[in-house]
Amino acid sequence: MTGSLLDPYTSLVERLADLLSEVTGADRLEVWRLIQPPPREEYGDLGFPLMRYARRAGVDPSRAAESVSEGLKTSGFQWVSVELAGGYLNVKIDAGVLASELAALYSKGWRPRVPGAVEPLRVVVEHTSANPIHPLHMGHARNTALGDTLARLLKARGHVVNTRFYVNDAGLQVAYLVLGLRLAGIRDLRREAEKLRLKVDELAGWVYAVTHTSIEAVEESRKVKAGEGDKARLEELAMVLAKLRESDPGGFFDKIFHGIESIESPEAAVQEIMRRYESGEEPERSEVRRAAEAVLEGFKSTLSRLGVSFDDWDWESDLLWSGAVSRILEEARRSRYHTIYKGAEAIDIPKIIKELVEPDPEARKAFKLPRTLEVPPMILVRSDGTTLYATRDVAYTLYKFKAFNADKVINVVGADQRLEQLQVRLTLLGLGYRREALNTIHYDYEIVRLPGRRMRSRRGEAVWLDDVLEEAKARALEEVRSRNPEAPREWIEETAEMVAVGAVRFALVQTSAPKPVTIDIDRILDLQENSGPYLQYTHARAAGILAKHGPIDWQAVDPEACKEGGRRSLLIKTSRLPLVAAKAADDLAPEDLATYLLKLADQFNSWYQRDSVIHEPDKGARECKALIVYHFKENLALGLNLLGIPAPERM
RNA sequence: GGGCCCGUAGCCUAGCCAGGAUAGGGCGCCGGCCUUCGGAGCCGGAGGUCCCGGGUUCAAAUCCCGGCGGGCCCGCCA
Repeated sequence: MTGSLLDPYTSLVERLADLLSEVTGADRLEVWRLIQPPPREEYGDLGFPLMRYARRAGVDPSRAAESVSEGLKTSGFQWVSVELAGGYLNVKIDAGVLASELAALYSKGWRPRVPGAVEPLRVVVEHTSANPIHPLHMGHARNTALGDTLARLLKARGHVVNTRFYVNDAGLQVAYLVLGLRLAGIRDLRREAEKLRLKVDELAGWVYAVTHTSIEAVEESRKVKAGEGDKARLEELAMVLAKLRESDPGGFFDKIFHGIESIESPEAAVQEIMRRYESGEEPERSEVRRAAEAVLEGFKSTLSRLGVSFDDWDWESDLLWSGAVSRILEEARRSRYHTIYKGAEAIDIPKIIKELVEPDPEARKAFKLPRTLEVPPMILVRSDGTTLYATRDVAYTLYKFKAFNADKVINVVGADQRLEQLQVRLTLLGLGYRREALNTIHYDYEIVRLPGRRMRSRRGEAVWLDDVLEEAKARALEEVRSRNPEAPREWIEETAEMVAVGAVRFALVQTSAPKPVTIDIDRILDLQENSGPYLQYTHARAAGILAKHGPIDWQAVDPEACKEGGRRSLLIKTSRLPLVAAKAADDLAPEDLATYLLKLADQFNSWYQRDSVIHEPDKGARECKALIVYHFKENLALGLNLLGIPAPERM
């Protein structure tokens, strides 16, 4: 079963963690995380701050080092040496042995893999969850790229992962779309889009923007006539409408706009659609569903380009119709934290904090509450009795735990929804769902901005993901074609698509999640260093070298030749990938993997330039170099796959 | 007003959680490398008050306190 074997480097680190944990009595995971390459290569290949831990455990550091050294020897790691220096336990690897062992593995068709977590969990990752009213924009794309990469990392780490998309069909937004479709006379969104040769979500987005903006404009203009409106705002809206009218795909604009003008209270009409939908009345029930489903079709086609799919699609309305939301409401009413706030039914969050979080160290840690933050009560229902988003989210979070029998639920949601997410988790705690509350993670990331302004998709002001992908593909196409003039059309097309996906996905995960990101299309589409295509190119280059070299004679790899500085360094650096990925999974930090891959590719590129593989006259050395290239390519491919980036053999 | 996040060369970014040696990359700029495995590359150069001020420490980009700047949140919106 070579498929489940770890590479020797990763096994070494795992064994080292066992031994260090035994010797110091420290937590194995904590120890494992701290085993890292020292700042300088001459110190060794791996280091651990043993002094700190030995002292804490009351053990003599040099004795501890000795016992670790013996432990390694007896478990088959005779090829490493251990020394204590500057408070650190440093480990030096015999690169020759590492190379031989890798050659033996690869000769049997083995492939690198991420070491499994000690405790595999069942994890739900909910991400993207865009309103089904317009195409996915670059804001959603960051969510998608982060969420999908997290799911891939967690899976690779041995967790059982379930990805879910939450369809927000019980909000006013879809009602706007439905009203617009009615006025435009569009019965079947999908067929209409087909007829107009538009993507279905694109057509929906236009209708939605026109409807929403028209309503705003009509309401504002009525106010102005009554002498209390904002004229500047009205003018701005008129300009937006003029632009939308220009992009009218099929003579719908006037129908929608005048239709809205003729309605006494358009906002009330929208609310009425929603009210009827929530209570499951026809025709709204099928109208809303059909519209939302059509838009989701559009999402799916965009997402599949990015290699993203979902295990489950959850409809907010199903939570209402199944009674899950009313059950939560009942529980809330029976709870001792039920209260009245501003005249509405609410959950007394401050009381939950005081009674359930502050005395509970585990909860305090999980919630990381600021010292003086006063989280307001969470209102459960409107005075008209309908539920609010947050209430439904409480029901949904519980549903996710139940539906997948999950140990952990990760919600990839923008940082702007921090307070709401906190309220939801605290409400769960208050209702007695402590395990769920403590194991719900709000994976927050800073939202994407356009240069100088926020995206306002309700006005049609957003950068659509489809457009960015198309533009990326167009640029890649030009590049690929000029490099491969003789290649078949189809191949060029496929390759350009891979490059486009690589460019977009990499750009969206390389910056750490809490940093705000401003969309700069030119930067995303930059195919040079520090980019997805750079990694892909490096992969293709390694593949090219191997193709030219031909099959590797694994037995002929000369271990001594692998000890030469540049080769040794690359061999060992490459071997880190599985551990870097494992750590990125544990830390929920895809950007760490992205950063590592860039550095690794840099090192490969500068090495291969100096140390020719194919022109190496010595057979043993040549096969050693081929092994290094192969090792590099396999690991890079694994890393790219975890980021959802295709790894082309040629480009 | 309160809270959270961010602040590292002209621009973008790593390092910060677990303090330690010349703060790594990239874009752009300047100069080299196509008879040598793929130039989406390689080699070299210029460019830095790590936002500011205190504090802790033998040692601070990193930890603590106080500011400043930007963003977000504090809805019977989602």
